[in-house]
Order: sequence, then structure tokens, then C-alpha cells
Amino acid sequence: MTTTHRSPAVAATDVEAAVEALRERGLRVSAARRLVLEALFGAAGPVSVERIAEGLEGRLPRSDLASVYRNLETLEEVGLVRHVHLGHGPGLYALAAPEHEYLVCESCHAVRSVAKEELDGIRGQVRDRFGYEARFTHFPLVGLCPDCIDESHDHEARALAHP
Amino acid sequence: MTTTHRSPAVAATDVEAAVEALRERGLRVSAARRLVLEALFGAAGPVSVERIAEGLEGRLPRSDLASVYRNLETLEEVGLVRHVHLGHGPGLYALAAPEHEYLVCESCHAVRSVAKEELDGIRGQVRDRFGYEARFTHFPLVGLCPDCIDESHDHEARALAHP
DNA sequence: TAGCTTATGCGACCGGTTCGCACTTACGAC
DNA sequence: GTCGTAAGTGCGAACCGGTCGCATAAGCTA
Repeated sequence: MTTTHRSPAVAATDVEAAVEALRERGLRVSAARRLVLEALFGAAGPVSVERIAEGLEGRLPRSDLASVYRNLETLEEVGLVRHVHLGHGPGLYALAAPEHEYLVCESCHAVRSVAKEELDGIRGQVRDRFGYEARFTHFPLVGLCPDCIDESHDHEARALAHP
Repeated sequence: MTTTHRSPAVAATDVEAAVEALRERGLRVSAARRLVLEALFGAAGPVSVERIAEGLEGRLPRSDLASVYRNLETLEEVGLVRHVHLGHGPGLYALAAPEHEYLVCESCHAVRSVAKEELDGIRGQVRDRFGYEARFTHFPLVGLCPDCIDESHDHEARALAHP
């Protein structure tokens, strides 16, 4: 997962559109490559390489792990695919468009996916304060989710009650 | 680097203070453990396990990798140490107090370390919009730093000039 | 300083990812 | 259609960060 060249996201509405984008760039459309695309279109949100190689738990034919990695890499170069690091654990892959950003809870590890615009206010504040253009597409915004905040308050309360 | 139990940060101003904190908890102060502390106090900012094991490029005696991992783990349990994931690459370790938060550039990978309060405004906005309590201590806030923003503008300009 | 117990250091191992290489196959030319 | 060729595949080995098991060494307490 060496970060390869970043390309602008390519919007493909289905596998055939994605295949077309590949051909336009002179890339071949092999069975294995198609399978990766089918897995990505068939999955709801980011998927692990493992899950792609296993054909989404058997819904699709399984494929070779190394080939899946290589295909994801080229699909990423093309701009059809993007990978995310949602905390520890393996990297996950998703279609590049529509572009989502991610919030991850440090405690329960729940992932919340939000549209880019929803974070524009925060992005603006980061820009004003630090001059950085914040991106939560590749690495998420990490914190405690509302549920885990509540829970930690509960614990504090209990600790005070039974010291 | 399985996230172990989170303890409140323990402020130790030097190796001896840290050693004292260990003894208070009934932990032994072995040569190897001391060495890890010396490396952490001797380094400016977060260090890799590799660098600790190699005694900061030979300035200190080298130690066994597995022992360094185990010691960092126990030091983290005690609250003297914290680890950070600044992008791809191995996890890094630093003294837990003073607590810093991190901004990392997605393009040039430069790390900027800031005091917690500097991010309180942004934390407030994240809380208001999403109910999350943002933390940039363990995973950083990722984006494009000012330099890389400028550079990308330069590229755009050049692309327009020579299309 | 003896004894108990914690920590060490070594090698094996593990999960995620990449590499090398001989074999196959998609695709353009004919 | 078939052929030639470069691109892509699939397999195994290697790699890297990190962990584990276990016999040995060394802190600490009495």
C-alpha cells in the first residue's frame, strides 16, 4: 500500500463504466480485474483485500491475493479506487467516487461515513488556524463517539458512587 | 501494539522521576527498561521502536527488539508513554506528558506537534456538529500543509501555462 | 545471600503486503 | 479467425512490523 500517484477521482456508476475507463487508458480488462471491480461495486463501503480475494464471502469467485493487491493499485492510479486506513487493522478499499470522509471512534471503533461538505466547516477552521487543508478521506477523523462519551460518564459516576 | 489499557498521563521530568514512578507501582527497574526511558527522554519527539532498540543510532547501548516492545507496553500501561500512528510506517512512541497533538501533511509527511489547547476550537466544532470528542494524540489530523498547498497551486499554474 | 518472581533475550511465528518469475491471456494487426 | 506480443496472472518466497514461548538472568525482599 505504498501511496502511489494520486489521481482525481473517476466517477463510474457501474462495473461497465469502470471497465470503459480502463480501456480508455489502454489497460486490459482481465477476469481478475473485473472481479475486483465487481467486489467493490457489490460491497457497501470500504472492503478489505482479504474480503475481495474471497469474493465477498463466496458471492463471487475467489481470486489470488497478490493479484488483488496489484489490481487495486492500478485502479487507484487510474482514480477509480481509493484506500482508507480506519484505525489499526488492514487497509480498506472503496470506489473513489462518491468521495466520503470518515469519523472513527477510538473506543468502539465504529465508523461513520459522511459527505465531504459536512466537514467543510471544520476544514475551514483548520485552514484559518493552521493553514492546513484537512482531509479525512485517507485517514479518518478520530475521537470518541457520542455513545462512548456517555459510557465514560457512566463509569465516572459509578466510580464516584462506589469509590 | 494492541491498544492496551489507557492510563492518565504520568508527568515525569527526567529518567529518575520515571524510574520512581515504576517503583511505586512495584515494577522492577532493569537495565533494559532504563534504556528505553533514556531513549525516550533523549529523543526529540516520537521515536520508532527500531531507533530505541538501536540506542538512538549508537548513542546508547542497543537492546533487544522484543524487550523494547514489552517495555514500551508496560510503560504505556503505567501512563508514562504513549504511542502515535503518524501515517503509514511503524508506530512511534513518546513520553505521555506533556501531551501533544499532531498535524501531519499527507503530501510531504511533515509532522507538526501542537499543544492540546490549540486544537480546542476545532474540537468544539466537531463536538457541536457530530457529538464526537476529537482526539489527535493517537492518530493525527491529516491534511495538506501550507507549503504543499502552494506547491500544488504552482503545478496547476504551470499546467495552465503549458497545456 | 538465598529465594522468589519478574524481566530478558533469543528464535519462531503471524498477519498484511510485496516481489520474482514462469505461464497465460487480452487485444491489435493481419 | 489466428498470431504475436506485451500486460496481467498465480504461485511461492520474502519482507516488515509486531508478538509469543521458553529457558536463562537478574531485581528486589527478607
